[in-house]
Amino acid sequence: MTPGAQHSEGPAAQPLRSDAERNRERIIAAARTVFARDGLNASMASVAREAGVGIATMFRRFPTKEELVDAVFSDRMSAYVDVVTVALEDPDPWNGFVGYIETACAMQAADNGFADVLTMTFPTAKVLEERRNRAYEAMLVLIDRAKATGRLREDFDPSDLVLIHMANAGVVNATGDAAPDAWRRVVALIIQSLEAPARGPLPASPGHEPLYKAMLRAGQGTSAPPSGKSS
Amino acid sequence: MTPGAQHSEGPAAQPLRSDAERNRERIIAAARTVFARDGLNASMASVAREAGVGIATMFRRFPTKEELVDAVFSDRMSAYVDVVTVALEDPDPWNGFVGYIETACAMQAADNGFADVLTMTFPTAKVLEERRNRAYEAMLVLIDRAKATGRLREDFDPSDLVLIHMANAGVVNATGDAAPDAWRRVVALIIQSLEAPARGPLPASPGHEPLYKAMLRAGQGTSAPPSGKSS
DNA sequence: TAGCAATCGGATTAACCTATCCATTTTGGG
DNA sequence: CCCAAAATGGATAGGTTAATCCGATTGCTA
Repeated sequence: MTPGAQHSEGPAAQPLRSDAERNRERIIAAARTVFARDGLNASMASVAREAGVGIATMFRRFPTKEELVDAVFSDRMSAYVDVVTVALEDPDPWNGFVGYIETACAMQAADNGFADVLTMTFPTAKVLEERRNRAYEAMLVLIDRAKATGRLREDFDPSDLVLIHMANAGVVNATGDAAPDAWRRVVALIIQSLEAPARGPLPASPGHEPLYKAMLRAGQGTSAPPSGKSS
Repeated sequence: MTPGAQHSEGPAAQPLRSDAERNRERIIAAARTVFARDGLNASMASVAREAGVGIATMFRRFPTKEELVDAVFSDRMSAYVDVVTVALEDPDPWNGFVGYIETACAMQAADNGFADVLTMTFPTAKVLEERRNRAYEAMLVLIDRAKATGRLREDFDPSDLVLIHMANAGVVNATGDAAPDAWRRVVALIIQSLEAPARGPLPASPGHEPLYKAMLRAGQGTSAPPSGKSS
């Protein structure tokens, strides 16, 4: 980071004072660690503690959890985009497709926070969502190419990737350290059934909008504790 | 329920007074509703509120959340045992096996609490765990029969069923009301790859003990809020 | 180097959770 | 029908969380 760098905000919203910038970096680094270990449910306070800054500093720099999530995971999402890009360069589209799923799921297994990010959406996290969309566009191509070779079943739907990430998150969250590689077996099972020819029909895909709603709902809960649960 | 029935406690631990017994039933009914909607993370207080009883009544009758979980889900687990039993009676073992998975996953989708129960274990919930074990024994037979016909892949492991439930729980939790049938598609994918001949090898199964540890860990968290997370 | 604005961080508020205490009410046997 | 034992439920303790306030400190500029 060059001094005075503007960490991608719009029109130079005033450079931070040196100590503020230093703390900002510390917070992001701490959040990276804490989110990776505890998932997005980790408290803001625990991040502040890990960073060695006061709670107020935490909230002054990142008024909402979503802003922190954006700052922490936008570059991880960048890596995610790279994974798709690399997959697109594979001369064998099916290989690329399979490799992408395995790598992406491995990223989930390695970072509980990122596992959550892939199954939630945060409308106000601009950078993060912009990169997610970029990845999505690339994935559409990846899927088409894999279908064109005839190795990927025809009824595969882009939103199935989200479902796969949700399933994987379920395994990763439930097993944790106790069985750190269990997810590989489930993902392998799923991949094998993605290969053409299909062994049978599938129930209809839920479609984009319902899944988006689901991801939105999940994301909402990240910042706001129980609200209308009992009413 | 016959009057004076001893709800399966060991040596008749003294019959409850009529009002106490009435409240006990109310609490269980309320918990059934609340857990189904909110999962096992629902608070004891919210159950008490739903039941229309005081918090103290709640805790006097069920001193720990595990005891409440035991009371609420032992009959649902009974239904689960029945599902396996019915599956065993199917003349076509593969049909029975597939039907069992679909039905069991449907039970998860219909009850967020039960979805949690199938991926966690609660050592002190005696009745519940006893029935879980009974179901497990029956499942071993179900699996062997399905393998014997050659329709179920040879490398399928009993603990894979737990993994499937974890994956399904991930989908169910993430989608919720927004896409209530999304799980069907994922489960269908998994089932299709379980059919022999296998399309490829699978990573080694995590094995029973690690998975049990994972389920234990998950179950612990149900009653006790964050403890040593940040220290 | 002086001083003001920016920044800091602990105390605080307000909500929620599990769990316990105890004054009051209810039940049911004699 | 009476009263002791059983059961009740609100108040409360002690824990967590998100979020805000404000006196003390620090950086930077002139």
